[in-house]
Amino acid sequence: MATSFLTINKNILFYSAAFASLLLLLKLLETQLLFTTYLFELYITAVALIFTALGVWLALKLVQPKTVVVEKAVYLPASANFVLNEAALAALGLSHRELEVLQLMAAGYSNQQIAGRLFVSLNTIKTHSSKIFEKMQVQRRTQAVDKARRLGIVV
Amino acid sequence: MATSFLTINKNILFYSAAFASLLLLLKLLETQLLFTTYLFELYITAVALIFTALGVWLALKLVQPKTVVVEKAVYLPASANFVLNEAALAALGLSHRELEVLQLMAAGYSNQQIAGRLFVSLNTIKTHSSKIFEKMQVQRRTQAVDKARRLGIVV
DNA sequence: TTGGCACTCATACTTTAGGGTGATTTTGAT
DNA sequence: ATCAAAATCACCCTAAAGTATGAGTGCCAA
Repeated sequence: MATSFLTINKNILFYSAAFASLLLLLKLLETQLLFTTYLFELYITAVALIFTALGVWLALKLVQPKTVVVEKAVYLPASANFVLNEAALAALGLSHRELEVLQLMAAGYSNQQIAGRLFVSLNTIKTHSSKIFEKMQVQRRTQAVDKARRLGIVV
Repeated sequence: MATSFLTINKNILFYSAAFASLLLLLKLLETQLLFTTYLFELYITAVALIFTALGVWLALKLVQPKTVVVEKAVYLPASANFVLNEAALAALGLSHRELEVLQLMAAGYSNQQIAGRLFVSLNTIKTHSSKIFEKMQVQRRTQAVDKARRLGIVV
């Protein structure tokens, strides 16, 4: 709050200063006959430059900053009983369906069997598994299962 | 390559058109005595608007939206408090080499990678895995890994 | 010394998994 | 109402996994 207000004020001050400098420049130029013939062109150029800068400033200021997800360390409870690690699951961005497929993978089912269990086609399971591997940054289902177990998102 | 060049060309064309329109507007205004007194102000306003737009366009176009999302979950190391179930292992009748292969399978390695690690050929690993599946009475490596985990003969 | 077992490797073949692309439908949130 | 993500499915192709069979070597115990 306070910082943004200060920032805006600083910008206003900057722009005022720039404008004053421009006016001063114009006055100076008016006194010089040599430059009088090019006064109009100079003026336009200055205006163009200044408002280009204004546009840049506007765009950079108004475009909302991108959200940066902070790194987080998630540790499993050292106990034997399983609790789903919601944080890790959320971090991976797996959808509900993808989690289902992953769990069946971990149980040792083939894609064909998973398709049968979930009443969808083999191709659908292939699509799901591809997205799972992509999101988990692995190449094979065994890697995915191993990682999922260590993350605590699968039994 | 080709697309960016085309895009730039399109932008150049757009700006040329805008500029031509502006000149035309000026000519029109010059013919109107009524507007002549405000011609300079109008001109400046137009230039300001156009170059503000240019600034916005520049900023949005040139500033690449690099959103670096650092998402990292720390998971359990492979062996936390694991105790090998000797009895289950003996009951399965797995040989030492077969257990090695099974453990690497559980870690998510491909047959080719396992072969490289154990300095043997891919075919040898295939033979081993076939015998493993036979002894464990499973069909797939994922099933073998799952069963091995539940039996406590693998991390 | 010999038969069984573990380990190795090969060839040939079938099945499953995975990558890439594109499309449609459902659903959820604004 | 509309836009984005999720979920569904298809086709094509390559890679990996798995099956079957046979075979050579070395080791150990009967």
